[in-house]
Amino acid sequence: MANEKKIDCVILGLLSHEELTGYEIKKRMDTTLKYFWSASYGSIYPALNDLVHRGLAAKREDTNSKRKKLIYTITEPGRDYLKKWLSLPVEKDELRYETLLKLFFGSEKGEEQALNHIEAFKKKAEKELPYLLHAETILKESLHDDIAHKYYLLTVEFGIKTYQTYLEWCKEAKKLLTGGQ
Amino acid sequence: MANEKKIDCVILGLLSHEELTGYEIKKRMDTTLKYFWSASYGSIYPALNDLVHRGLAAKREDTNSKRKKLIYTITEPGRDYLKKWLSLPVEKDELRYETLLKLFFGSEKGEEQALNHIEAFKKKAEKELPYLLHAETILKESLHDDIAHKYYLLTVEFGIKTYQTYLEWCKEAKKLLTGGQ
DNA sequence: TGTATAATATATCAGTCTGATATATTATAC
DNA sequence: GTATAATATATCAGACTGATATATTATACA
Repeated sequence: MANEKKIDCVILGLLSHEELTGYEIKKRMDTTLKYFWSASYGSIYPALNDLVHRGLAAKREDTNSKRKKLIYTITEPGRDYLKKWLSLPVEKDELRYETLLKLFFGSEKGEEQALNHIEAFKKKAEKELPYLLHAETILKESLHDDIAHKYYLLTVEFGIKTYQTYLEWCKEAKKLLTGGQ
Repeated sequence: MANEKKIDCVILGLLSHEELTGYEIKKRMDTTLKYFWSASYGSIYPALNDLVHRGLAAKREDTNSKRKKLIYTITEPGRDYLKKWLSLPVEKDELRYETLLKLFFGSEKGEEQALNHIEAFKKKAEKELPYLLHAETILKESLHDDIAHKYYLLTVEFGIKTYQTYLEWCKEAKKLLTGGQ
C-alpha cells in the first residue's frame, strides 16, 4: 500500500490535468517537471501499458490525426489511486549533485579544477533561471483562471529561490577557493 | 571512457582519504555525503569486489580486531582513475523531490493536504540545519589543518544556504496557499 | 520539386542502483 | 543475565536510466 511506483503516480498526475500520448508525457517531464523530477521512455511506455491493464488509465487510438497515436486518459479508479498517493506522507526527497561530489573530493585535483566545476554549475543555473522567471510571470497573471496554477506557482517559486541561492553560493565558493579571506 | 560508474567514483573518493570497510563506507554516505549523494549496500559491496578485480582498490583482512573485517585501500591506478573522473565535466546534477511533485498535482486534493506536505518538508530542513551549522564551525576552525577541509566546507556551505532558502520558501508557500498572497 | 533535417511517436533492453532481507558477531544498557 | 543496538558482509527482485531501433510526418531550403 505504501509503495506506489513513482512513475505511475507522475503519469496519473499528468493525466489528471489532460489526456496525453506517451511522447507528450515525456515532453512534460523534460520541460515543466524537469526542475524536480525526471523519467525516461524506458519507464513511461511500460508504465502506460501497466496502468491500462490495472484499469487506472484508458487507451484509445487517435483516428483524426494521420500519425499513429495512442492517447491515454485517467479513469475514476486512477483518480482515486492518485488522490490516495497524494495524501500519503512524502517518502523521499533526494538531491544528487555530481558537482558537489567532485568538489568534496576536490583536494585530489586542486583549485583550478574545482573552479571549473563551479563555473559550469553557475552557467547551468543562469541558463535555467530565465525560464522559471517567465513561468512565474505567466502563472501570476493567470492565477485565478485555473485552481491548479497556484500549485504550479509553488514549485516555480521553489526553483527560482534555489537557483538564485546557487548563484550566491557560486560567488562565495570561488572566494573561498581563491583564498580571499 | 566518459561513463564511469558513479558508485566506483564515490568509493574511490572516500578511499583516497582513508582506508575503510564496506560498512564504514555506507556510514560516510549516510552522514557526510547524504546531503548530496547516497548509496545502498546493494551497490557498495559488489562495487568493492569489482574495484579489487580491476586493480583500483586492494582488500585485506583485519587480523587485529576480533570481528571479521575486510579493509579496502586505494591503489595508484585507483587514484589515477579517480583523478581522471574528477577532471571530466559533470554529467548530471539531479534534484528529485517528491514533495514538489505532490505539490504540483496538489489541486487534486486541496490546500490542507498541500500545507501538510510543506510542514513536513520544513521540519526535515529544520532538523538537518543544526548538523550542517555544526560541521561549518568545526571545519572553519580546522581549515588549515588539512587541505581537504576547504573542499568539505564548500559542500557544507551549499547545504546551509539551500536549507535556509527552503525554510524561506516554506513561509512564502504557506502564505500563497492560505490566500494571503 | 526534391531532399535533408527536425519533430513526432512507440518500443525494447542491458546495465545501474535501491530497498529489503538474511545472517552472524560483538558491544552496551539495564 | 539477557535484550537491544551496533558492526559487518552479502544477495536479489524490481525500478529506472540511457541508449538504441524503427517509422512516419512536417519543415526548411535549394
